[in-house]
Amino acid sequence: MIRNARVLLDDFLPREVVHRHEEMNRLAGALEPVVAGDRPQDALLVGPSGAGKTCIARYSLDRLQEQALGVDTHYVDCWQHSNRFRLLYKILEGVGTTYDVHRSTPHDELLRRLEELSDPYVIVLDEVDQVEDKSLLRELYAIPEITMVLVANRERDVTGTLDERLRSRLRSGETIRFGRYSDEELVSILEDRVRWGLDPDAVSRDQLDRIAAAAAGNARDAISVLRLAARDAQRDGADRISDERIEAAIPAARREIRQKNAEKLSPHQRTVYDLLVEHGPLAPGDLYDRYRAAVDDPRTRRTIRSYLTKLERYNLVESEGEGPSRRYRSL
DNA sequence: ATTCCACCGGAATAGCGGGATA
DNA sequence: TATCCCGCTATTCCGGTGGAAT
Repeated sequence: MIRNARVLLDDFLPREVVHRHEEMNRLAGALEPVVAGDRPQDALLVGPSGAGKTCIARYSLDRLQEQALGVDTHYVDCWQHSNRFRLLYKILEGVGTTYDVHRSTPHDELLRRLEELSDPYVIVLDEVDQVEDKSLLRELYAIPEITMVLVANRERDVTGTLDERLRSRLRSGETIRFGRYSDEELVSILEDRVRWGLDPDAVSRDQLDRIAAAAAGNARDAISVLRLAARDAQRDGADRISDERIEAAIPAARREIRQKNAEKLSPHQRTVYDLLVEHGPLAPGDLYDRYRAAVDDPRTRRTIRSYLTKLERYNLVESEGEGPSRRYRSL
């Protein structure tokens, strides 16, 4: 039933981007000058998850790579490389100068290599709001050869933490805002994936409607649901996907992401998370008391606070309220 | 309006572990 | 093998903040 599983994966990049031509053209317009040897504009892509930001950014890099010789491009997911060293390392990977970099290489050396670039280098920094060391962004901006395409959910997550110089530099670039996909658009995206990856009658139009409605404009979620449903059907030897499988896949897709993140937690972090899952919204003090009662060698309050910001980063936990009225709850 | 308290998160610091080097 | 260096995690200290109490 599955003919090409690859097209249902998260990182699959279609040969053509649908429903995002306007955004596509603006980004291409910003980067295009580099083909003629001129200085391209930096860009900022903002919008909700699954709205096509990453897709457009990666697609544009590929196009650029085809059009221009002597232009390096690279995509970096800041989520997985949030500290200074890892991010620099990842960026250097794109120009192939990491052959002799190891942990004892001074950071300055990494930055110096970037400063010595002689060819234009266009980098996409996805989830850029996750970068811990914001001064690194400024240092990267200072390198003339580097053009940055920043990707984030909310504009203020990026601009709010930067200094004024960097902010004005960003404003002079291209800011492209993405909205959620409509249900119609999601369905047509799903139809493409079905055509490329599944047997033609494996899924009905009504079922795609259902998936689109559940995904609330998030293409990544919609595709995940389709992937899970198809995988289950395939495993059981069915030749088409039943409605039940779709319904089961909708919550399962969300659970899957959370589960993956939860597996990355240390035992102490896991305890904190489990306490929130079990006991609903908790005040920080209350949470800490319970935590201390639950483990043998408790970490300090400050450490638990760091855990909680990490849990929020992983979308496992949500906080509301400020100061003393703050409450944490599991998602 | 002012004070108070719990909480937030940055900065400096120490110990640990792993890879590189001599 | 011993040593060094660095990143990582946790700790300590502390200034800032916002809701609640006075």
